[in-house]
Amino acid sequence: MIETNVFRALADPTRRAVFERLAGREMSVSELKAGFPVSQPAISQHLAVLRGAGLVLERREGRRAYYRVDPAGLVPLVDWVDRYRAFWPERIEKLKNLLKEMDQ
Amino acid sequence: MIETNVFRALADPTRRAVFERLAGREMSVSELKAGFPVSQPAISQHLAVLRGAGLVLERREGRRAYYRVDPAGLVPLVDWVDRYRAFWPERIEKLKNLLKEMDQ
DNA sequence: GTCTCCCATAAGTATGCACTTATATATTCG
DNA sequence: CGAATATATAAGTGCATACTTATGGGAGAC
Repeated sequence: MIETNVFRALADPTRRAVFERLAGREMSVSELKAGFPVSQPAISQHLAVLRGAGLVLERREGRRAYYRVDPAGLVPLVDWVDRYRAFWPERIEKLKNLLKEMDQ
Repeated sequence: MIETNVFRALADPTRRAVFERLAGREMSVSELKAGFPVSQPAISQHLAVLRGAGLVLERREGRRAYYRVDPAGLVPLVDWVDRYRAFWPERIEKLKNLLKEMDQ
């Protein structure tokens, strides 16, 4: 199951934090490493898992590897969540209002 | 982190399937058990994890235990996803159109 | 060339986890 | 009461996983 890979990849707190950090901007591995209290191999391993789940993309430049979020990677998760949004009309309302504000 | 419990709870395929089954309607443990090729204790353990993550609620009636989805439990996940929806305008468009149809 | 630098991979370890069987705890039924 | 039913918990097991240190390998810097 493809959803399983996405859920599993995001289930680990530090790995999810790596993803969230990359959501801000593209970063190299060493830049990422600076923000976390784990070793460089640990970061590389997390990136490999995120990449395997389709959540991030890699770009090599010289001896550096830059990683960025792949927007398409979250689509399975978004789709799954959307199937269950039907259970909370109040939250759909909230979202509707948000989108109305965006239209103006 | 509360999100971590939700992600972890939904990361396991059979546990996520249990949740999805409960999304249809409230069910007793033995009813749930019938749908899965695992033992009754396994089901009870999955339900305990889902309950710990705030995703399901329990109701005792006699010697039976009925479980149902707790809509509030998915809010952390929905909020997390919504933070990253900003990355895909095309998906937001899709959702916008869906909501417009619901308005009519 | 050699020396750093940046990153990935290998290998090992310890903990977590999803399952099993066995047993405990209630509750209903006869 | 005792027997059957419904569920939870205990205990054990095998495998996944999140980390570590050590090493490999390629691309600038000198």
